[in-house]
Amino acid sequence: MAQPASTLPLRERSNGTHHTATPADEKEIFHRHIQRAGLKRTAQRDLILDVFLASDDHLSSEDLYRLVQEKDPTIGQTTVYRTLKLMTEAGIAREVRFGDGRTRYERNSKLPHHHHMICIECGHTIEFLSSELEAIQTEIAARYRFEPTQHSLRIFGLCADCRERTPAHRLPETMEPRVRLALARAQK
Amino acid sequence: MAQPASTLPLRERSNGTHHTATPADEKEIFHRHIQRAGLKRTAQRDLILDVFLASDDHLSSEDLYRLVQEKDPTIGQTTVYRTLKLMTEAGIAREVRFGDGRTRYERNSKLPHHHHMICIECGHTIEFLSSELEAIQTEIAARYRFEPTQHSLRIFGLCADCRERTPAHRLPETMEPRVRLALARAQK
DNA sequence: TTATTTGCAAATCGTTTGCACCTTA
DNA sequence: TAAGGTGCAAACGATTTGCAAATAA
Repeated sequence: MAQPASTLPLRERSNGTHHTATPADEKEIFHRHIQRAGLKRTAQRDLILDVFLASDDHLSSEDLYRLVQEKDPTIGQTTVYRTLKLMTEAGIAREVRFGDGRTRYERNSKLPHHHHMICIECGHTIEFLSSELEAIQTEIAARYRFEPTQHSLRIFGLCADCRERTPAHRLPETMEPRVRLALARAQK
Repeated sequence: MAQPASTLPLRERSNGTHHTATPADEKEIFHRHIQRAGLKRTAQRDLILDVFLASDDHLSSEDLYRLVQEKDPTIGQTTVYRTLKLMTEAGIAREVRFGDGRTRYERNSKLPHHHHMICIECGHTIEFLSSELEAIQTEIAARYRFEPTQHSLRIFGLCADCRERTPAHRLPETMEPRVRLALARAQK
């Protein structure tokens, strides 16, 4: 439905603050990581890294692959997958899942720790910060002697635009099986 | 910073029953849904439903399939998948994803709206409620004129038991690619 | 009767792996 | 040169779908 594979989700900022690290910083981190791990720097990795850092989206492996191919059509999907893993491992990328089946990646240095609102109609995502949320997490974890390593809050729903434009009966297929399937049946 | 005062009723899963609806209620909801949608009640669906309601876990389709097979080995995987969808659609089941690749289902009536802490070592999950969290969600959504339909907070980390028992260098493979991969490399 | 359901096998989809060949350190 | 990296194709694992036979309404 409203989920063209090649349409990259838009990104909105809730906060003036963006990247705390520049692409140059991140490149250095990546290369340091590669070296420390006894791996090798290659033209492919450099290119994939550059393209990744140049984007501000939540890129799926395929999104990135497409972008990379524009610059070098000989690079394979597999290498993109592997490099994405490597970047995650180096700490400059972070995996996010919006429930559309594919894993997406975003720059890890972007915001201290943000969360997402995901429009189930158009796929638009809004990022936001909440210090209260962080506090709640800390408190709850402490109560259970749980040692949190990461957390993720996702709010699904309709963005402002889709709210106006989408009649209540034309609901998405991405996120709300309950409503969606019931409606599909009802209409049939 | 100020301690969040009212992170109210926290409960750990497997601590007794806190279902607001009884299995009987849920069965009725399911059958009503089936009827309303012009579908048919079958022995398979009844059995799958029973087994699902009898469990208090986060069951994957395969988990449920296994349990169902004990009672009737002729039932196929596909039917379980389809029935799980149906139960979600009817509103008595809810999908949850803990990042292990498979979709899990839990009874929807269980708690008003709870969240999960997921141990990345042993997979143990702790459920909790937070009225503050609900408030934060409402407030943030309003700020963006976003209409939330559902939200999910997941806190990944080590549970109390695994914290004691797990040396820092034996990290899980489920959830923390960054740490895990780096370590795997370091050890090699 | 007749639409729906079932179970099987085959098909998908995103992602990973085996392998022979190429590259970096 | 040796340890790694690359791209392709095949393999994967969870989930879905096509289909002919079975069944509820």
